[in-house]
Amino acid sequence: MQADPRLTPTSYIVLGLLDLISGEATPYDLKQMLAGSVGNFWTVQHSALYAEPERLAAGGYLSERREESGRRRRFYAITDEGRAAVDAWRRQMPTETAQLRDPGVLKLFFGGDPAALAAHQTSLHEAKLAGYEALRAQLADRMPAAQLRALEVGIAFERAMIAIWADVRAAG
Amino acid sequence: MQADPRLTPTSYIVLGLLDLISGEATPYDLKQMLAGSVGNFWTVQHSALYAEPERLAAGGYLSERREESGRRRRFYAITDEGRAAVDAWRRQMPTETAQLRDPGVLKLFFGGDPAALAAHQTSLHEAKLAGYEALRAQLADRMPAAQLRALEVGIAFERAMIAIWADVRAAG
DNA sequence: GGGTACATGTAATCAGTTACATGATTTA
DNA sequence: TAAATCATGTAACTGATTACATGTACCC
Repeated sequence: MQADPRLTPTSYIVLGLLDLISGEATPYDLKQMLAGSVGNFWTVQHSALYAEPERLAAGGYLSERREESGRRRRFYAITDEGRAAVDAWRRQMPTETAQLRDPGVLKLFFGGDPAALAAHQTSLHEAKLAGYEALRAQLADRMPAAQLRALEVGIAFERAMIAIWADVRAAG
Repeated sequence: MQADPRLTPTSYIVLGLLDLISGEATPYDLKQMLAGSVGNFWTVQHSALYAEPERLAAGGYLSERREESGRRRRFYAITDEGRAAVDAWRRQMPTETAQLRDPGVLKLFFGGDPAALAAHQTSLHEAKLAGYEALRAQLADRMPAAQLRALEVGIAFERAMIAIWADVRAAG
């Protein structure tokens, strides 16, 4: 209900996750949800999962409940206002596409050894791809359609990058 | 010569550009060089091009010369130490691959409308692709091999993203 | 000679990262 | 019960972004 703190991607990740479960979660729960889902293609530091919900609660997007005893853990849940915010965000088209902010490509641009970079980046992407595919094999059926779609995009992306680096190597 | 300020990708972009030209450049010159080259796939704010060289000069990676009269513009050039740093960086393999930090995919994950997102992202990527291809057509021959390689990667990346979004749309 | 676009810079803010710290739970 | 690992959190820093501000040159 305060003046709105600006909402960043991190904000929407927190809001989005809490919207999905429509229940309470601690920062640690959020961390768990992140791993193996959004976290695959959009890193969020665990400390951000403590700071961000606090900001969001201050803005009225989340409600906060704190344990009385013991650890005094914080539980967050999304409010109507929060849900409205995610909804609006979901509907609004992004103004930007993904930037290829690839450290490997940066080195390539500035004269790094193409063959070495290609070999190295390929193996990293292959590992990532394997992870995605394992994930899909394991819980494709239990996964909401939206998330599955995003996972497919992740898989396609890794495949594309592998192909791209193969070309770099081939072109010598 | 100081305790080293940590070198970030931005640092290496500045160092890399100054290494390429092996001469002096003002922050504004750097901005110009960036546009239409690295800037295409790795955004750097113009104000960073004022702050970063200063840091780098403090660390001994750049030399700084300031105009006596008029605007008192700052001219930077890379030092031997700077050249050594880029060199080492070039040689060292990145520990990370590109993350697909795509706002569109994020929305997809959290339930954004696939068809709408696909249509929208596609047109953005197509614009980017067209820009790259124009660039290549225009100065492929005058461009150092390393930069051309990076440009090719950029082109391939845009094509891949277009294909990926086409699949999203097709899968409905 | 007034406007507009290019050029140049600084200051404040802030999100994200790093580092530090400690509490609880399991396992050997 | 000691060690290790999982869980939970805070503090400090800092790179990057935003916003502001002004100077210079060209054009009408």
